[in-house]
Amino acid sequence: MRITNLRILFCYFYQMVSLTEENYLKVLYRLSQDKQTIAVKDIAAQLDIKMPTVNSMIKKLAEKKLLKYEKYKAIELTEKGKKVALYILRKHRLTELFLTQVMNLGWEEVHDIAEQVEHIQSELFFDRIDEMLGHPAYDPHGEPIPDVNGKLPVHKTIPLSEGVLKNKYKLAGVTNHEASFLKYLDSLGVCIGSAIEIKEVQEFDKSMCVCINAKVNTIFSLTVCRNLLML
Amino acid sequence: MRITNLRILFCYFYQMVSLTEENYLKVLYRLSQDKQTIAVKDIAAQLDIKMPTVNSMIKKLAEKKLLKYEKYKAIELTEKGKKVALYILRKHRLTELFLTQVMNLGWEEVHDIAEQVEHIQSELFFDRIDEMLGHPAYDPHGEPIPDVNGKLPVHKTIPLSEGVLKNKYKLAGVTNHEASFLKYLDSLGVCIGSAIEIKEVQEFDKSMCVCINAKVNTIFSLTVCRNLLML
DNA sequence: GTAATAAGTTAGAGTTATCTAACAAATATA
DNA sequence: TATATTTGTTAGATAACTCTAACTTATTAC
Repeated sequence: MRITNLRILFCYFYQMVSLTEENYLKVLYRLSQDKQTIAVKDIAAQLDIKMPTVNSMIKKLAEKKLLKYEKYKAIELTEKGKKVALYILRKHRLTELFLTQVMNLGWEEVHDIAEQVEHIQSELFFDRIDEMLGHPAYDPHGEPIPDVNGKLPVHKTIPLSEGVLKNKYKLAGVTNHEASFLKYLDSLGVCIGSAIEIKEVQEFDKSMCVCINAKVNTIFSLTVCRNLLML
Repeated sequence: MRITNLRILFCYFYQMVSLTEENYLKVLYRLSQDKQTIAVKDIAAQLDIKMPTVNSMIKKLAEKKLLKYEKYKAIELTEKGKKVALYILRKHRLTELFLTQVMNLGWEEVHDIAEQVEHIQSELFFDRIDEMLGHPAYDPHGEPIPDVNGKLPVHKTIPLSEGVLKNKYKLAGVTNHEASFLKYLDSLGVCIGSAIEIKEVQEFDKSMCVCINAKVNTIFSLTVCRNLLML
């Protein structure tokens, strides 16, 4: 049986995936996006558990056809595994946006709450959130929100660190979600949509002098520039 | 150490209470309100698990000083156990009200979602909900919401079944939260605050002819009357 | 007041998700 | 290429929460 619609997927399979398994799938999906191959070591690091624990869970998920696994070979999510992961991602990102837009929480405060809310099992609840937000395509960090069928909007951003001198960009996302980083951006008045112009680039450390919203001039370190996704 | 403030309670003890334990405490609290003594059998029935399972959990909760337990004797929540139960109850009822008031879901739809949301650990999240709702005292079913210190507003309601002929009452709560019952009330235009006048009481089955909001006349069975709490 | 029934308890086992210790394969390094 | 290091795997143990079967105490009915 080939599953093409996420809704159908849920009716048939969802109750079989435990909260723990959901967390594995989420990490698995993220790793598959970041690197080309998924390593047991990285899963263990992300979930803060030991490798043998991961190993046994991987076998269990393979039995459930959520991923492909062969001893010592790279791990790969199946279509089914990807869909479940994308559904959780959808719930996470919708929640983050809801918390900022409707509940007026700061973008540095929403992650931990969304990590919990994403496991709530209620289509009604998330459909309503989706509706209240007008079927949004991006979360408060600029991350794309999968639609009900698990489709992701593609956006072709570059990190600011790869931006060209004198060019003007618009902030479309951040790749670091730590509260300290987000508060730093807040303090500069930087948010999704902010205009950033590259005024100068220092040769020796690649730090940049930028102009924010055509008003404030400041210096961004290379680390900061790498974490800002621009359009 | 005597705990008087719920906030303090959480800082010190909350992480020690598992989701399963939270569910036991909730049921334990509800049973202590309904009946005078808490029976293992009733806990098992409410949680849909077997009695030996309850027995071992009871021992565990007793060790954590969340309840008092002696073999074959009645179970009793401690102050600490009550406070945790009331905090969960607070989160549940705030959630239900939020779902109806802010998210526009029906009062028959919110219970299952709230059962999940009540376990979310974030003071920020529930404080914000509380604030958005204007620190409400009652949930959409008319149940009182404990305040941040676990204090419950007292309201002296009577079931409609104990109402007096020709008297007019205001609906303050319902004791049955089943979707079918709530939908039935919806279909009659009955909600919290509705005026209900007792026009006639049938001697043989105690059914009542009532007038709703000074408009609609209908017949309420004894079962319905017992589930309507009036002021 | 005793027998029958209901409620509560104990013992032992299963599942899920975790761990440590020991070992095996793959990769990096010299 | 041979060795050292890193990564992955196996085996066996543990904790939380559940179960069934068997037994004990309490309650109800005659």
